[in-house]
Amino acid sequence: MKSEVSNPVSDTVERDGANDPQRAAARERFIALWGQMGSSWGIPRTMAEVHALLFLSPEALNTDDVMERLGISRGNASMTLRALGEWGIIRRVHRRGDRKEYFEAEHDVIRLFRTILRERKRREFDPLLDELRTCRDLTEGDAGNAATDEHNRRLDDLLELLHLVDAITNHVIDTSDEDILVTARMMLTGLEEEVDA
Amino acid sequence: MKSEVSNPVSDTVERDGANDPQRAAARERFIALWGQMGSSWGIPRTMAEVHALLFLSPEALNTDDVMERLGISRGNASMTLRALGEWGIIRRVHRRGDRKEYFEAEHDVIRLFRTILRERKRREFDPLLDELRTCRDLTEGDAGNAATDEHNRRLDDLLELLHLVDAITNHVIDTSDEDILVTARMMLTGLEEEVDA
DNA sequence: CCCAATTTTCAGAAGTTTCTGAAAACTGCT
DNA sequence: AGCAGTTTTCAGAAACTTCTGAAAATTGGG
Repeated sequence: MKSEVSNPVSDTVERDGANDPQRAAARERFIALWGQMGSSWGIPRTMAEVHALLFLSPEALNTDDVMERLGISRGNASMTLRALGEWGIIRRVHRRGDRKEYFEAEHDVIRLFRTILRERKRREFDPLLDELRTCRDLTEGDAGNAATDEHNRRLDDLLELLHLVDAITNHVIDTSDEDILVTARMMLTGLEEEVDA
Repeated sequence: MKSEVSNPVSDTVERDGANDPQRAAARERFIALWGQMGSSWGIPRTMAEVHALLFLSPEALNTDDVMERLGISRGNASMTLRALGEWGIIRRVHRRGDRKEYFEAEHDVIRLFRTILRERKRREFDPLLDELRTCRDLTEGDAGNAATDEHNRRLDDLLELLHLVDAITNHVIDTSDEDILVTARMMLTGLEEEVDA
């Protein structure tokens, strides 16, 4: 009954019992959108697509589900699911009486946002800041030469800004889920008088 | 006197009269660092490297300078310089009595930051938000089905968060250079009592 | 401890992005 | 208008990233 090469949309409609073709179409569109966005921000398209699929899925999915729905290989699905797990934005869940592993996404978008922020900061921003400090210190002892002073001033300006970004990011990461939205809205309404919706 | 295939560091030392080898080494390191960072955020390595070179250069450079210092082709240099210009983070400058075009980077890091934020938002975030709204509206009429309601709730949560991010980003983009640092520091000090440096 | 189900790994294939270099276009001087 | 200097363009090459698929490892039940 199941065709070898299946149309992802209608196949998907069967799968989770979606008798709503609008929703199936919307899901496919969201997956494509999320994948596109990922790749413009340096995240593999497939990884973002798998995340989108799990984000919208009403139930946890296993590796075969993911392969079938997105038309990707087992190897790719395995590696991508592992990577998403390491990012902390999907969880493995076990179903009793089933040896397969199932996966479900973090559905709280605030947590999702903060987790992504924390991980990218840890992996990319923090090492950059460290190396930049090291780089700045290479010319610490050479003050006096006009060109070197200028060079140092530019790196110092950059470092100062990045330290501020670092502090703000830490603040966002460390603030409780409840407080973070309040802080954000306060920042906007307390200083200007429009929030825009 | 100028070798065909030159060591970037020593060559560079001659070029802008840097009699400071520490500075030349620091510059090479910064260029590599900035290039690496760019590529992990979806910006071509070379584009970030050209930007780093101009950011630290005490004088405006022409296309040949850039080619020579980074060891890239004329075509690549031309396209990359144009792209940086379109981003608004480097300027063309003309020198009288010289037909070549010279380029200099924005050296004010706050402006640099805001320009990058504005451009990335305009090119990547705003279209995403638009399409996401469209995507959400596909299932507007289908309320009632439990699975569809859940699907809609998830997309609404996501949209709500992204609208907030949108508002904050607009705020940062539109606030004057002088006020933005004040706002940022206030956000940190007004709410917690540590800024960390 | 064995077996079948499931997951992981990784070398090579496929796909995508970025770069080159030479030809075409442009620019402003005479 | 003609010309030398300079910049732009873009097809194909090179480099890099991601994906596949089959073999190896792992896992839990009996």
